[in-house]
Amino acid sequence: MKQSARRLDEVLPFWRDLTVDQQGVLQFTMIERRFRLGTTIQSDSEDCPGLLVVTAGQLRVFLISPTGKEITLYRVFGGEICLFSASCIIRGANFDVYVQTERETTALVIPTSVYQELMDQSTCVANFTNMLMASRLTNVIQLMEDVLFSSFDSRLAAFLLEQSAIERSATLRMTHEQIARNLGTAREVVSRMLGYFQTEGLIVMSRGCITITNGPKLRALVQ
Amino acid sequence: MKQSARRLDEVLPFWRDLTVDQQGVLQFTMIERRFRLGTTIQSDSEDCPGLLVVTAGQLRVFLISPTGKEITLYRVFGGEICLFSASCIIRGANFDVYVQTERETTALVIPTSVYQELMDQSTCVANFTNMLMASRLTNVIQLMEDVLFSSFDSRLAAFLLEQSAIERSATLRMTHEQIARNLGTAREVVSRMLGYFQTEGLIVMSRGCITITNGPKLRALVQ
DNA sequence: TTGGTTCTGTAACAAAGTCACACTCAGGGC
DNA sequence: GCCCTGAGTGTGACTTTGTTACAGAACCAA
Repeated sequence: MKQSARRLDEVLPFWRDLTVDQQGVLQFTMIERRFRLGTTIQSDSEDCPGLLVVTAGQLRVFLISPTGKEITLYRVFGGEICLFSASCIIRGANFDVYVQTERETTALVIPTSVYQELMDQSTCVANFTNMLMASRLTNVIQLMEDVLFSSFDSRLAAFLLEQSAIERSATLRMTHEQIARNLGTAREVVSRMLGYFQTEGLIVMSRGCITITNGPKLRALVQ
Repeated sequence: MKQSARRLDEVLPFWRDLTVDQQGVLQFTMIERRFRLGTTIQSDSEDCPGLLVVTAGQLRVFLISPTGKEITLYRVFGGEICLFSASCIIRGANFDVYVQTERETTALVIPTSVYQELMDQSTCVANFTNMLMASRLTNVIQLMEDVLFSSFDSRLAAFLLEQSAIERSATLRMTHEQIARNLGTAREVVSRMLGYFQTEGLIVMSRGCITITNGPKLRALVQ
């Protein structure tokens, strides 16, 4: 499917620096795909589809333990690019990482071989990839600091506030189980802490839904 | 200080792909430095010296919490390259990461500006940096899995065995405090678990020193 | 209504981290 | 030798977080 050059220019910073030939190859090899909410786009077992240029929607990149415990490493929003969905793109790297849609998502898929060739030909593409990697590394290191150096109430408060910012709403439609999967802990632990938060008047809970009633006080818990 | 081209060829995979001019710039701008054991080469507060090409010795890259708790992210050995000592090299990334020598270390220091220029000029340099970043990212993600998904006895056993492999000796000259700093936990926790290990006959402790007496059984604890 | 599924609450326990303090060992100065 | 000091280790009480095992509540579909 041929993509409009203007659209690609908006989402790929290196677009203008490509030759006409390179632009052509990209336009004719990349495919637009839609993913429904909750789809697992890629796990380490499946083979990798390519680099994902997310045009709309939201992805969650996370780890799973052998026992099924999960933790979110970072998210990819519309306009951003998902490297991991193409971990194979970075030669020699293999992350056992899973990617799931958190909203209905559309993405342009660049085949692995095409992107690798571009990286070899263009310093702009290579350095763009570099910058992406650095930013993901920063994310993961930040997460490591949070997990190791922050108490759980602080992490949970931060998560609720972040989620509220993403949804642009004080009311979050999430189960305790889902929160636990994001934070790398157990559902019971989340329920317990949310119970404290509610008795403190920070939130109000109902089935499958949490409302932040005292944002500032919740914010005060962070870090 | 002018470095021998043969030596640089061994340690920098992209050396052969540079132009003569580029090689010349590198040779004349890079500096050899020696660091004594225990030196903190770079913290986020100081300004960054440049990219470190470690020719001999051993570095530890780690995080520190506000309360002084530490965890080792990964190590850099002789023949490897330390990106973080030049976190500034990757534009836009800032990791609050510390680097310390674990042995007497010698390294070639490439100034930030020189390396950035090379990345812009050469796809080989850019893609080499890419590969480095990917491998560090893999390290950190692996660490995240260990921290979140493994029990402490397993992590401690793995650490002792790894350390023993590095030192090529069943006897480790480390204090419990040092082990705790590597694993991101408290000294008491390490002492407690080492106590169990000793009563199980896996190790023998003496002041500042641990000897692995039953490697296979220790290995059985891992993961 | 009934039955099933999902979501939440709770209690008891285990594992790991924190805090406070005491003891031991090694080395230096006398 | 002695004493002093500081680093290294041991230990117990306690807190926080994770685990296990249920029970009850809310929702949905037949």
